[in-house]
Amino acid sequence: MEYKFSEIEPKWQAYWRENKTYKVDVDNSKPKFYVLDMFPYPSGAGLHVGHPLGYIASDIYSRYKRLSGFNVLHPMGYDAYGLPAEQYAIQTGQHPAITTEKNITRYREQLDKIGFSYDWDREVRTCEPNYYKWTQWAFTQMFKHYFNNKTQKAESIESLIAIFEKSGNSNIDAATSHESIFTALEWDSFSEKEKQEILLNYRIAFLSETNVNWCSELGTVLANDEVKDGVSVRGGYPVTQKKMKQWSLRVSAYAQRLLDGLDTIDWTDSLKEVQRNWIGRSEGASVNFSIKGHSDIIEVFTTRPDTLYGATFMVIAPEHELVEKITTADNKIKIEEYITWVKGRTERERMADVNKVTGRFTGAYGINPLNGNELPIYIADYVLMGYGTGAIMAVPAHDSRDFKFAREFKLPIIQVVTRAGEEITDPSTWEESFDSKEGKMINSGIINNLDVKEAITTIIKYIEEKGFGYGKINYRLRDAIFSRQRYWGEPFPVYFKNGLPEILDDSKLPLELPEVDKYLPTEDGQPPLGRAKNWETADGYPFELSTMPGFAGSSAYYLRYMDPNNNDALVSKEANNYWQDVDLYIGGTEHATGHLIYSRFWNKFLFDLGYVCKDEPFKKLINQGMIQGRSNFVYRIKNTNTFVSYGLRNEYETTEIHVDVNIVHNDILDLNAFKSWLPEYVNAEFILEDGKYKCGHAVEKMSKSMYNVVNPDVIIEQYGADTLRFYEMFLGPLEDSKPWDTSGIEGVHRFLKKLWRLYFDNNGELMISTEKPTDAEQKVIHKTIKKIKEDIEKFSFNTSVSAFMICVNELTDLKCNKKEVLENLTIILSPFAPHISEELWCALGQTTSVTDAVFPEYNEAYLIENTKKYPIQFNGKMRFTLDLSANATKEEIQEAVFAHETTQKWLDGNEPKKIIIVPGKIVNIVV
RNA sequence: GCGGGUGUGGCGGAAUUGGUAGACGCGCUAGACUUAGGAUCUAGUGCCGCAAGGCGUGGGGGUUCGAGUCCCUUCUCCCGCACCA
Repeated sequence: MEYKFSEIEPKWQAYWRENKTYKVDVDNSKPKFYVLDMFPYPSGAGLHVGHPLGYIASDIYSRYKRLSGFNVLHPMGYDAYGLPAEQYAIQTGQHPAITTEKNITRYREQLDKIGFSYDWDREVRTCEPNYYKWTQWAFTQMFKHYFNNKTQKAESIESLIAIFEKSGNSNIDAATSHESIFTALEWDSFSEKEKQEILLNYRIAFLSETNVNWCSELGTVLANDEVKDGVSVRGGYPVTQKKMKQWSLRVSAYAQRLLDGLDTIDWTDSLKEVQRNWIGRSEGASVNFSIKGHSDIIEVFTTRPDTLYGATFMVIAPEHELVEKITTADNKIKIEEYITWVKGRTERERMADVNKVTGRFTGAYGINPLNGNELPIYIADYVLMGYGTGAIMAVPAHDSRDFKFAREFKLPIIQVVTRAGEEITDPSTWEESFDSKEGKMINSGIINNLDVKEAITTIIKYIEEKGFGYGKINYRLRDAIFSRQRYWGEPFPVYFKNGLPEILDDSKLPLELPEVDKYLPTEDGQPPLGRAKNWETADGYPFELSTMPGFAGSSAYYLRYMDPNNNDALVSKEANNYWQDVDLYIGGTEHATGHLIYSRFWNKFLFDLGYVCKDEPFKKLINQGMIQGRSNFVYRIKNTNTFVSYGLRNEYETTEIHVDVNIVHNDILDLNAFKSWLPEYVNAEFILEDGKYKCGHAVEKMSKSMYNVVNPDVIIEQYGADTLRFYEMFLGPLEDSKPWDTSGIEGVHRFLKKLWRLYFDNNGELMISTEKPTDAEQKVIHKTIKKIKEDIEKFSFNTSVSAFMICVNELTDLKCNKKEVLENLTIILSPFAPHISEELWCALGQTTSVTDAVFPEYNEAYLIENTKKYPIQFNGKMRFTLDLSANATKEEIQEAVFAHETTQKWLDGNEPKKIIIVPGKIVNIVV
């Protein structure tokens, strides 16, 4: 029998399916291990070879852990809500549920062919009512809780009401958008509606009027992580700022815990750094500036309160609430013009113009609380409403943006920090401001001569004493806007009564997504759900028309996998206590600021409520690298249908054209396939070199338009899934980006065939010997067992593959067919190539699945080397090697080296200056 | 601008604590078998050189008996964040 992967693979896949080989349950007799892949959004294009890279890696690890005695939870599901299906629905009228279902079926077929060890009984789909019931449930819980800053955790709204009733809100330190202070008596006097409006500002899921990223092309608002470079991540459409009433999640309340949690988890430093930047903690002070002739004050956040004396003007964001109030009559028109201009610009335009200085004077003056100086107040769009308080004190001497602004508007510049040894010059002669993180204060009243660090603490203490400010920590992390004006998402379990939102009772969940006649907004601009009939409660109260965003369904899916069919809870206590958290999470780096922040937040919230036992959901996380495409090109001579081979292209004027990589082998074009590829090439002619058409190549993103997409199905058909799995791992380190080049796959395929021939002779007859293995054979296999174990544990799968190749090459050279050796080899190979391993395991006479075997221990005794091939260097250059006993002493080594004729040649009659002998390592002779 | 990463043959990539640079594979060259080869097997393959030998891990400098690995400096490309006060 030869290696017939096309028969072996479906056979074992059927076996696994029928025997539920990968089904797992809570089993307290075994330690648990949870390996999770970021579940895919099932797109219409299907999987390409880049997608399974992480899945294969996690599958190898899962199988390895299982062989090592763990009860491994390794589930898969689908992130099934999303814009592409809905956009397609708008174009075709086809219900997104239908296209989604179709795409899922296709994904499943492709995944099944690769031979993953998923427990498919645990599959989840975010768009299914029995799943999104728990997404809605979590939302209702967030509605029912507020965040207590003192205890740093979520607590019930009831407990908050109790405090309000007892002592008002002056003693409460909660994450809230409510500002005014009220007493218990006042609280009591508020109407029910007033009370509810106040409470809404405390809830973790809350409704509020905020500036949002509005994408008119998609007809919806977007969260910050869904906008990149001023355009929508999905589709690349322009985004503008707009004030809208929206549901938000108070993620910012968890900023500090999200930051602190990073120190407790095993993620890469770069990913942690991305999250730290996104959370954006900065320490500084909040300082109140009064406004000349007004009772209002402007609150400013600054990280450099030490430079207060250097403030020469103030800038507030054009959207700042005080703009209208403080603008003087003679400046009104100019200010309004400016605000209109700012509003009309897209985010992208604004970002492209960051170097242009624009702004307008309001006519008002702020008062520097330290020295009473009057500071003209400007509005400018370099100050963002979304950060801090939307107002700054400008210190042009030490901030480049303030400096530019000061120059543009001819405002004074006062230096307040000097660097060591610096000569003081007139700031009006400066070319630019300078950063002043270190230095001594000047022109700074009470903090003169202090170091910057000391000045900061001194001034904070001072302003706190004087009562015009306090030390403050600010975060860049914003609350997550949670409404989408779209159809294909989870409905909110919310209805409106007298204009106030009320939450559906748990017993009414899930609130199922209704049917609509079209997937477009209504004529009067309501979201698509505005088209649904009877979209109201039994009592006739209207339901919320927005749906939840993409990240809603993915925020707790890892918990649902633990107990996917539970109708009474997201996850049972028992299941959660057993599976606890994800031990290994593998997925793409693109989720660094979205999913991985939101799900951590979501998990911490559920942790506060006692529904889950772990504060952090993902213990270890690995980002697999991107598989890039390797494109091929042909060169058409201009205005002809003649194509010239790569090496000759410079002799003609040519156009470089992408050609389908699937009709190119080792950069040689299949001419007939090319002619039938596209109608326009039927009559193509070629200028060849060496009788062949050579193509050019380049590494690019894998995409349809570059014709470099490789489908795993095609690879599996030609080489089998085991070859695909091996080759994906062989390409390079898991975390690196690397190009896919199908050419190299022959190597690993040959390896599998060579492996097969260790078990079967040329006539396909099994030729296993039960004789005792020789020491040499044992050495080969035990060396490999050790290497594979070490490699898997450090996720170095590419080097495992070469170790297997070396092992098979060596066993082939030894003509080894000993059962004991081959059994061990089969087991350690099975995480990588499960199908062939099952087949060989069976051929070895085993009657159970290789997945139930035990990963072998290596025996040190076989690994001991008796001799060492010593490299002999002269002046640090290796000249020859010498086989010596591994336990030879320094003296013995030296004697042997100097007895060697080559040594005499390199000494060339000279006395060695120095002889370095490192036993077991190397000999170096300095001449 | 800030932060992170990367750089090794024609290509993907290997190299414990500093200790034989280029493992393994692709490709390429030659040969064997074959009606045939995008099959299989054998040998070779970093660069220059007939050879002896020399040169080689982005560039320059340093530490060391010895540097891909450590230190300084510089460049390239990639990624993330970005008027964040």
